Amino acid sequence: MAHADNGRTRILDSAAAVLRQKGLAGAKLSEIAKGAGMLAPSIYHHFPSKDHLVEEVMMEGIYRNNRHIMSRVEGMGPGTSPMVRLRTAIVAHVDFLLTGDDYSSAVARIFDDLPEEMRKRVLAAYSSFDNYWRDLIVAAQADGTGSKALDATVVRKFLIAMLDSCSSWYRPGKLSPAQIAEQAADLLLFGFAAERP
Amino acid sequence: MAHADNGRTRILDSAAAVLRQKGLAGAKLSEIAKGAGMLAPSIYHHFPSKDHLVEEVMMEGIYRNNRHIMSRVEGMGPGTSPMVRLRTAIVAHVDFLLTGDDYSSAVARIFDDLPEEMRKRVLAAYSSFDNYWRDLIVAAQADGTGSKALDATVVRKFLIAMLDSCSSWYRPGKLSPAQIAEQAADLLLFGFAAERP
DNA sequence: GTCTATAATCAGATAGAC
DNA sequence: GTCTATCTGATTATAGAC
Repeated sequence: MAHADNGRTRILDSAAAVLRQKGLAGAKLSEIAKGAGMLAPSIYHHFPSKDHLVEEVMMEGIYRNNRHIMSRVEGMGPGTSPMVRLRTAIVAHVDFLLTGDDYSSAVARIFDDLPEEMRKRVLAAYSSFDNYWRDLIVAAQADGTGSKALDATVVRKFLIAMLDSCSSWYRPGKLSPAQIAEQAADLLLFGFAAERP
Repeated sequence: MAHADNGRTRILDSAAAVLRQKGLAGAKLSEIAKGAGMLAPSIYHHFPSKDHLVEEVMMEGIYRNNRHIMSRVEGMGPGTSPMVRLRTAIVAHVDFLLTGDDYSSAVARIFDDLPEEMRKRVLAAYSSFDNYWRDLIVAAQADGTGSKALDATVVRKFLIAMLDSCSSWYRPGKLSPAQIAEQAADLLLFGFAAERP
């Protein structure tokens, strides 16, 4: 929450919000600048190009999501079972997206559209996060509560795609973010559980 | 397979392939034209604008996917249980995406980036398909094999997001498209099943 | 650190020959 | 039905005043 209200931070916040909502090509510098209370050319005093700005939003989004989920999971104590840890991670991820972190939502939205070179760098930063999910899944398979019939990589890809999607279709109404998060965890974890009907 | 090799069809095929791979903004008319063996301005003899071309690709993608899944499910006969029908639909959807239909993959990739007005029209065309999934889910809940604790809309959204994602991360190798499809069905359907461990 | 020009670029679209 | 040449508009980026 160390939110210095300087120009640079305002630009990043605005860029995250616009990227989340409009996608990469749809996010015009003029609109980002407007959200930061300035005009487009002023951005260049803080960032050398649109690409640099976008990349910083991506890195920040990964960092925030990563930190949020890890702190929720690690806060449970060392004795917690893999399945409970996995559930906590799923709920934390959905909750974080839906309660409005623009940075992590922007990552989910535009990652596939990033230019080749940037995507490689962002992917590298993302890999520690990816490994974290993989470890949770593998740990559940190792202790016998997660199905070994399912491929850990496939489970991780499907899981993340499913969770990331919710920021694009969720609208407040019948169900709260917390309820969506619980349904996601139920749908995935009973499916991933080793004991089958 | 009525594949008339006329210019119009070649342009549509090329557009679907490029849109699938590069996204909406990344799909340049020059590249689409190149894939159709012509130069960019020639496209305008067949389509009044890029938007019209893109919209036609979207409509065709929805139609193809729709027809493919429905024919596989309806081919099972009227006595088939809702859960088995749902499994068939899931497998058919993943299989269709991964065995390379550019049109349906293009829909999954660029739908969120479409301009507002076009997205409304495409969504309207998509709704019959959406309803088809919803009916399958609701039928399984009604006969007691699908969990009533889960919201049918949430299940549908998560399910489609999960399935659609695979065309962006799947690479031939360890697992075949058919195996990915089976894993998706297992993960989702055991999670959706009413009887819980 | 932000502004008012303005340049440079690029992609969609048009005109008209063949 | 496709081409070459060109136009238009939008958007990123720069120059230089304040």
